[in-house]
Amino acid sequence: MTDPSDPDPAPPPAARRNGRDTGRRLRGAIAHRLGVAILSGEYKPGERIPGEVAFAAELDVSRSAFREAIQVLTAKGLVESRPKAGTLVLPRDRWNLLDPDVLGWAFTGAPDIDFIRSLFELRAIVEPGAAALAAARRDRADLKAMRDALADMSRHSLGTEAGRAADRAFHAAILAATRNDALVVLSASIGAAVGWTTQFKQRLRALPRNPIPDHRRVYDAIAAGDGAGASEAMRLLVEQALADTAAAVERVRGEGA
Amino acid sequence: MTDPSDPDPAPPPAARRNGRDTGRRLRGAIAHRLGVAILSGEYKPGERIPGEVAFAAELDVSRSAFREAIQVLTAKGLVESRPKAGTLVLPRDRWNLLDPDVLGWAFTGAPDIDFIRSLFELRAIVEPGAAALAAARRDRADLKAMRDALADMSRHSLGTEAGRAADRAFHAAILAATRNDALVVLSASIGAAVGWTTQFKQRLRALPRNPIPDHRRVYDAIAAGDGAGASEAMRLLVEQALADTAAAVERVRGEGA
DNA sequence: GCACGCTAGTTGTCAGACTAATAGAGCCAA
DNA sequence: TTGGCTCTATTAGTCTGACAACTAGCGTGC
Repeated sequence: MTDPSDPDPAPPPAARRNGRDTGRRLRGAIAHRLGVAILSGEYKPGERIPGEVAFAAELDVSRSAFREAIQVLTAKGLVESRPKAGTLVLPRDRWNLLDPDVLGWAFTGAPDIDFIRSLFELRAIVEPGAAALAAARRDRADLKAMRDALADMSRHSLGTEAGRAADRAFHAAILAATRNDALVVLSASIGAAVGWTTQFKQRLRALPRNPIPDHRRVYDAIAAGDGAGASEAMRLLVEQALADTAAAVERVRGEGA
Repeated sequence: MTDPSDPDPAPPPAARRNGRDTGRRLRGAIAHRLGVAILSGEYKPGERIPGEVAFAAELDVSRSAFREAIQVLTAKGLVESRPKAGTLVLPRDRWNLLDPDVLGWAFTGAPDIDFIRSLFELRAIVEPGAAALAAARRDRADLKAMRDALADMSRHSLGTEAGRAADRAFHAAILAATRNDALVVLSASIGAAVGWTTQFKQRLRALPRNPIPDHRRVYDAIAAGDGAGASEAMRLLVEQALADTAAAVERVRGEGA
């Protein structure tokens, strides 16, 4: 059931050419590189990116590979190209910030604290609502999936990959119980992004809290069919996660600059 | 302030080649065509798409143009290609259903009633939360934008493009007042999709309700800084919109099959 | 029955030429 | 001066054909 293609933390594929290979295919590497550059503000909205021929030559790749990378960025709303005008970075509100890749790029560089806050606010809005829906629609199989995930969470700490996977599984089970595709997709994106921040917190050894009781309360309310209770319990859970992350970010600021 | 590039209802650009041009660039037309085919179930998850050379020849386009279209679909999570294996349609839960283009493709064919319900549920969760945030953070400029949009709405019916634009402007103003990028992007997507359904309702002359009072209540609560009230007023608004759309869809079913 | 290597088929990348769109300069007229 | 028009240089868009890289699936040998 584990999907080996997604969360690969770059095993040593031995960068194929001159060291410029961030993973996956060549065009993927280029897209990744440009995406990170844009997300980190190296290319600002309105600015022009060097012309195809020049840039492709500079990166030492063919024009077609470079163009395919640009298509990817275009598909995600980051840039737009027109003949004679070149390709320029679109204003931030045209970016598909909820695209999993874009989120990943956003968290590759130094994560913007305001953006993290935005994500948690969104999560604080969506997940309680989802929990309420789940309380109304869950069946026995859904509840079992949640229980299993919960059990895994108590076996492994959030410091381990297994623990984080269990956490994700718990939330995914709730989402699945809503019978709502849009919610599933959205929360999958947010969940992945939040996963980055969890890793982030973990890196700082700033996770003193035991997450089990909070999760347990959510489960109990859903199992009881108590929508309002599930919503409220989930609200508390997300709130505390935000507080923990904010604290971690604060510490980084203190250490860093 | 009007964006001429997005909502173009295909002015007669005189299909350039043999009639196979859904608009925009060549690769865009191909991507659109394939995207609609996938969203409508013509190609099902797990199925293989004909090989590049064969398909490109069949469409009478070069392989590069075809490949760039495939990159777009890949970027949106619809397909995945690997050497020797070909390119195959990914399972539905990997699709970026909230991508504006994907949403557009989904509504090009016969909209799936369950998916519409999902979107409205998501909207019913997100927009009240957004309204509450807006009530806490709005400044004078935000309130003015909402008032202006409201005034435009009462001048033009929702049957006119101007009226729909005003409606969108009202919701956009609320989103902007939340100071939350993720919310803005998400609701822009949903809003566009909901726009399709509004047009849909309109096509059926099924909009007897006067939307102004509902919107007015939302504005008043936000202006008063009443988060709970704004949330509740918005909840009612979305609920009624869903009811109207559901009725319209019902009527289609009755007439259609 | 299982592991390993081979091969053919498919995508990935490259190179160079030509086409099409258009931003912006420059010109002309009111 | 100002406004609009044309014209051109520049840039992305498309095409072609070749070769490289990857790998699914088959075959072979243990």
